[in-house]
Amino acid sequence: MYVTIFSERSAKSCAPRVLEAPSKLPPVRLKAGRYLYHEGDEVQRIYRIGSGVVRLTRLLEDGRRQVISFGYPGDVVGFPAGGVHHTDCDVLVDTKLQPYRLTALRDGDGDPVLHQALLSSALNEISAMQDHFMMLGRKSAAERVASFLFVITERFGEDREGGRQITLPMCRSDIADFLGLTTETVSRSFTALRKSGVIALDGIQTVIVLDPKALQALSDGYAS
Amino acid sequence: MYVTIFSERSAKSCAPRVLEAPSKLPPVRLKAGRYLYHEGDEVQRIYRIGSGVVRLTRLLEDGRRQVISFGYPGDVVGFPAGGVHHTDCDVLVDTKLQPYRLTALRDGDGDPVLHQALLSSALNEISAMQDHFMMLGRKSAAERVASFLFVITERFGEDREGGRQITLPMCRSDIADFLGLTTETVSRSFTALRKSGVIALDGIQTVIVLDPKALQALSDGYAS
DNA sequence: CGGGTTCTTGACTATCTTCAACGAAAGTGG
DNA sequence: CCACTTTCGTTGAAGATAGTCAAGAACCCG
Repeated sequence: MYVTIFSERSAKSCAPRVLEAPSKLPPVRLKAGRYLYHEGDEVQRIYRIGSGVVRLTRLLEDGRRQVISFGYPGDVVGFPAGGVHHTDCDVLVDTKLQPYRLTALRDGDGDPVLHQALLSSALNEISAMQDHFMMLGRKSAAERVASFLFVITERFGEDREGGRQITLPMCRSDIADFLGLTTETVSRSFTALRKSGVIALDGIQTVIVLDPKALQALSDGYAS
Repeated sequence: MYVTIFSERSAKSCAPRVLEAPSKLPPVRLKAGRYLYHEGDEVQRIYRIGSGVVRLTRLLEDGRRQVISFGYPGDVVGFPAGGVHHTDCDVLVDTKLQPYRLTALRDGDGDPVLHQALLSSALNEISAMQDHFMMLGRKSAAERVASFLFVITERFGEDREGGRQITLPMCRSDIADFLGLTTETVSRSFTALRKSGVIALDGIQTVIVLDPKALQALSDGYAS
């Protein structure tokens, strides 16, 4: 899950991402906190997320961390390069995963539809990551946080009176490491959005977006 | 071409990137300054770069630009998402390209070796982009510039007495937009590297790396 | 050689980080 | 179930890094 605002065109193009193809492998269930794989592990399977949320991270020797993406239902994680995983993947919200053999990505295991679906997921991943570059390289802290909240709201928000509500399964430092910021800066951006009436907070995890248009404008860099 | 320093493991895993599979399509030659495709264009072909250098860019409405990557010989560019290109691609150095049909990515056009090679390129692209996230999200300006020069030197440097020499086909603003910096900051980082004796400059485009170890150390964040 | 672009450098500013303190929430053990 | 401890989140003040603005130097091209 990347959070740059898609253009009309790219949004449309990224639509066919979910696949419900059958598989010979039984689903995997993992509790919050468990790891699906670690960086350097040999790639055995790739996984489509059925329910729950996972987190993909990379570490630098000195402890600096980058959250590569959050995996939400419909996303596919675990694409290999050179036969090994290049991120850690752990579970934020109890998760049900559909595993696929690597051969399914390579040739479909005799199922052309599955093959196409997995390939499309990989290609959409490339496109989404390109969008995320713009965020990390060229957007301000306020724009990044607004983008993050806006995209999650669009994909997973539930209508409430007065706005759309989302539950954030990740902590502030996850958001910070995803957006290339510090927890303090993320926290201050949340506060600024709250004080300007764009969002309301109900506890730490629950965000109600009161003014989606303003949030979108902020995420594109148009100061409200 | 992404410029984060690969770990031992990932470096090894990214080795099999070049492919020399035959194709039914004739090679394409483009002069510097010409566009291979634009954002939004329907994807007709993907291309392996035989010689030359290309540049992939994305734009924000307000003019902010992100250089997504530089395409060097052996790299594959033009991976589609939803049937359209999501970047502009133009030529920095006169280029010879080997085009492939989309069907070659999907099923190999009856050539399993080609199919595997293109798929591997796409997957390696994902891994390389994940590394680049770390750069944009978590590295300082000095580390980014050092990483950039180090990786180009490793891949394309030519031995000279007293160091390894590279020719940069892109201008400072390209480097800046690739690393998420300004041209001034890139220029200052070059100057700092020159004054500390790590590199020498011979004109604007030619860099001689005098102390590769120091450059690598700087790129990993170990102050010299 | 001349004009225009690109690069470099300097001074100043803004943004984000760092450091520190405090409060709230969550986990633990009696 | 409650007190204690620990972690997480927020806020403030100070500081550092990179950006902005501006001018001059180097480079490129005709």
